[in-house]
Amino acid sequence: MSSYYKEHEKFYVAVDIIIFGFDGERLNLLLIKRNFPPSKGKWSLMGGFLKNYESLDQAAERVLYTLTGLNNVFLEQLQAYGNIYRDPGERVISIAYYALIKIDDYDENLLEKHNAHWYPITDFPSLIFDHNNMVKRAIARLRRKAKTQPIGFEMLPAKITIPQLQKLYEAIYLKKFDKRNFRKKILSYNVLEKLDEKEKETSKKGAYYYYFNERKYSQLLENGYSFNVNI
Amino acid sequence: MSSYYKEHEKFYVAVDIIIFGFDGERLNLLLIKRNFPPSKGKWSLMGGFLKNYESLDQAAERVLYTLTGLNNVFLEQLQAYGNIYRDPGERVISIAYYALIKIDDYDENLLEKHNAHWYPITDFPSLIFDHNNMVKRAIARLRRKAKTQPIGFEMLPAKITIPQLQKLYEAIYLKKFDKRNFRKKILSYNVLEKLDEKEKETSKKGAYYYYFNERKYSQLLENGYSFNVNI
DNA sequence: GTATAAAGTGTTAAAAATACACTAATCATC
DNA sequence: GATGATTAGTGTATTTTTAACACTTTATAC
Repeated sequence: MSSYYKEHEKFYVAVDIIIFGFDGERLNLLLIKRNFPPSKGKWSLMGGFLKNYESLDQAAERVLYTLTGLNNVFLEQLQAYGNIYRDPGERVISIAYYALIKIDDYDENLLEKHNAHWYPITDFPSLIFDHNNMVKRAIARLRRKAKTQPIGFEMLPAKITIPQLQKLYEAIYLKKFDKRNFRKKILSYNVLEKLDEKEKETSKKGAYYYYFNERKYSQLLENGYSFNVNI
Repeated sequence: MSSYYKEHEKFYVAVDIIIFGFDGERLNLLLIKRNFPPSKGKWSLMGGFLKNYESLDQAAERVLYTLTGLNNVFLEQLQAYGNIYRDPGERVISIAYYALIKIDDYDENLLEKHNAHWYPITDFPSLIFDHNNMVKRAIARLRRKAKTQPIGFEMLPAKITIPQLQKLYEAIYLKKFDKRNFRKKILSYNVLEKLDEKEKETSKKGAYYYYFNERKYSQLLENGYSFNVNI
């Protein structure tokens, strides 16, 4: 088209994705053991190069889809990483994204194909390049956001019990909360509707299921909320 | 060096900077009227292309220095913008940064050379490309950050009065605060040390100067704080 | 000496966060 | 069918934080 910029340099641009999932007990990261160079055999985030025909957000969606088979999940840009030697192979500007997924939704075959594994955020292998930094920042962002927006729900099915939800928040903040205060606070947002059904796998007594009301949740998201249970 | 990535496409990468300054009354943006194509004659953020020999952060510092002659100021990455047609000339990935500067510090000649002007955040000309979005996000970020970190101080000299500080916060949030509650809250952080000197230009009585204690400020930054005066 | 203009000061009420301990339901077992 | 074990579920009192609110002080200009 035009050539205003032709004296300037061009760069490889990639996206890397920090994928979070909750298994009922711990918050986990989806990592891949690279079976391709450079740094073959080492652990890293899932990533991919930006293509001409897609936006950054689309590239992130594509990369996430390639690994998990998932679409329409929570995916948000973290920030750009652009140190000169961050990739020892060649200079690459990487835009980091983080995703929140329901851990049972992914496509098993795709994960195997990419050599991907879940690791708890408290204990995962050291990653290539600046990926450790990316993860650190993503966790900080998730913790910050979970205080003001109910994004924790993105990692859970629509039907949940309150003890499950509390475990998720405890896994995010690596901290125990008082269950009376937690329940009080969560219910005060009026996004959960109690069902007659009980979940009976994790306890004999069984915990009531609550249904997660999308519409009220969207309202909360727009207006912002303040989740502050002893955090 | 290597050639792992040679099948991938390369892109122009630029940085654009949202520059905030406080004039004692209003929060302002430093904008430039482009005297070069494309979109010559239109208003935009100050920007520049990334070069091979610099990181993204360094590019942002260089661009800020080119326009203002300033170094060592608060400069933080906002996010990357990568829609395909965001720049109608050619595809450019832009990394937006925002800077907080002391409005009297800049180099007058440089500003003139670049055709730059200060505009209040409440009333500035429409900008090219996606720069309006960038500004919107930068203001939101500034408001969020100013609640949990005392970054407002970055736009003020080391010696300030409390009414000045309050005006800054009112300019950021476009909202009046109760001066008793404001003073109480600010002083409770113990980052301000009262001096014997008074500022007497804006009032007959004069307001005591306070000295801004860098060391205690750094501690606050690390531990996080909560600024919540009626916001 | 009086009018003016901004600085400075304290208390009370309301809301939110925090701390804390017992009962209820069900299953497994003896 | 009584008992023990395990997790769910509930209410109140205390402390802390936020919010609302009005008068006095100081210096200058006239």
